Amino acid sequence: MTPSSTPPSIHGQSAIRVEIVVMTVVNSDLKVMLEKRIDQPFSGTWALPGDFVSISADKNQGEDLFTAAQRVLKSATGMTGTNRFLEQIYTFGRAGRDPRMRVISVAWCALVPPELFDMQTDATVQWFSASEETPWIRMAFDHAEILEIGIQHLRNRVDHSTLAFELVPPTFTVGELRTVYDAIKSKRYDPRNFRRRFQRMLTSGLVEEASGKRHLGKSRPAKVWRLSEQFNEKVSKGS
Amino acid sequence: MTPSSTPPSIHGQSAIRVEIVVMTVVNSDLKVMLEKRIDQPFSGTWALPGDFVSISADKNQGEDLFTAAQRVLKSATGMTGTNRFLEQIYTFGRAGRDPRMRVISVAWCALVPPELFDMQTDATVQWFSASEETPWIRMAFDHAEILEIGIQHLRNRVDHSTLAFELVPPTFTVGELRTVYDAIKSKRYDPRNFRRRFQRMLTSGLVEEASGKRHLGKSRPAKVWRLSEQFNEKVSKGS
DNA sequence: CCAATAGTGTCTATAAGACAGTATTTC
DNA sequence: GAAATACTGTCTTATAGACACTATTGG
Repeated sequence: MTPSSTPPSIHGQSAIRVEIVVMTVVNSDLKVMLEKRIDQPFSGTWALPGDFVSISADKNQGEDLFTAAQRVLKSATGMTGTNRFLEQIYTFGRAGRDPRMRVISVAWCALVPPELFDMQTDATVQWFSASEETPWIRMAFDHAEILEIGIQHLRNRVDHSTLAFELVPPTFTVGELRTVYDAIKSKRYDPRNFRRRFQRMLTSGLVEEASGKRHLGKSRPAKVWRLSEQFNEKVSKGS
Repeated sequence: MTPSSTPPSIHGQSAIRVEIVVMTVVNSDLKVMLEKRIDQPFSGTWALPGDFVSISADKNQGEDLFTAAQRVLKSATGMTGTNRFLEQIYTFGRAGRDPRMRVISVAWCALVPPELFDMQTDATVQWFSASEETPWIRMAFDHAEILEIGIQHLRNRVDHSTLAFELVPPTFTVGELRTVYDAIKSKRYDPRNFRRRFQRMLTSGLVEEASGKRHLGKSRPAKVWRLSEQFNEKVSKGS
């Protein structure tokens, strides 16, 4: 091997995209945001939010991948401020995956608060239930595969990170937190066993008691908690 | 968002590379293969094996990322046949990471049998101990970061895959397998506790007894085992 | 006999799953 | 009182770590 010694120009260049699997949890249902394509190819099918990465020939070379992912996420959700959970998951670069030209897509996984679910729904932007509807949607390019890996990434990470707290209000009850776990893992955690798990979050200092109580339905009011200040920081990493 | 509707040409294009973190275990020591750069930039420093991905403007669009990774791996190791462990780990695309031009590097993690360690060592190709020497090597570009993430990937995966069996002979003793785990995790597993873990591999059908015994040093001969046929297949996935 | 590894077994701690029962609210 | 959720607790199982002991080889 001759590392990096060959002039790159003879190898050709490729367009670079970022595609974001934007997810949230509403009513214990994991939702994913998709956009309807209007142009060819795959006109009329659903696609992940995404865009080409700006690349320039001058000295600054264009925008970072992470910056591009943030930009697309803000544009798709209308959110201001930086998102706390935006992680790179995989890069898709098979030849022919875009019929027009060679395209490399760096896929990302993002979580947004459930409030967005109510706001953002029209003819071109729609939220789909990840567990049930997703397999039946006709999707553009290889986005069905990307979506699958994005959901898988979320399921693998939820047990070893604080990402679940991105999907509950700043103060929350044990039941609300469990509901988020239920939705992501697509199973019903036993409320009694989950509470034991929550107890360990408490003794380890991950969560702390908040003031007041909350009662949602027709049942006993529950204590409210919050993520401890020291953990209440951003978790993402760029590239 | 306008999904994929904008003509890509105005966004510019980038060179695409694959970089491989090639690792093996020799004498309970995790080793990584590096190549010495001769050309500028970073002349004289060490770099991961890698190359530009061939991209063409015609209909076939060039080679797949996975194919490129396989090609680089074969070229760097001189191995024939397809490698069983070659997994994509992360994509590095920060602007300015290559001073010459914009380059996106898709990083991969590969395991090769220990025999290669003896063969491949000269002025330009060298194996370094991952646990001790690595922090002290002057590396090209952001390859130190890529290497770090590659080692981390291996450590995370070894407990939930059959990857350790890539680094022992076709038939092996419990001690030989434990030695591989020791090297990858950079800790000493208790031989008695590890044997219990091995027992579970046995009862679950992951490994099975082979004929004969083996004794390496000056001690009691040990039973030999093999990975069960049903698991003895390739594990990698392309993109 | 000594050194070294193979192989068997015990005790403890942690975490997850199944499940019993009481407490407090709305209707 | 009925329904629903909050909260406390028990029993069992799986896994990992610390550690004691015997077995078989080479020197």
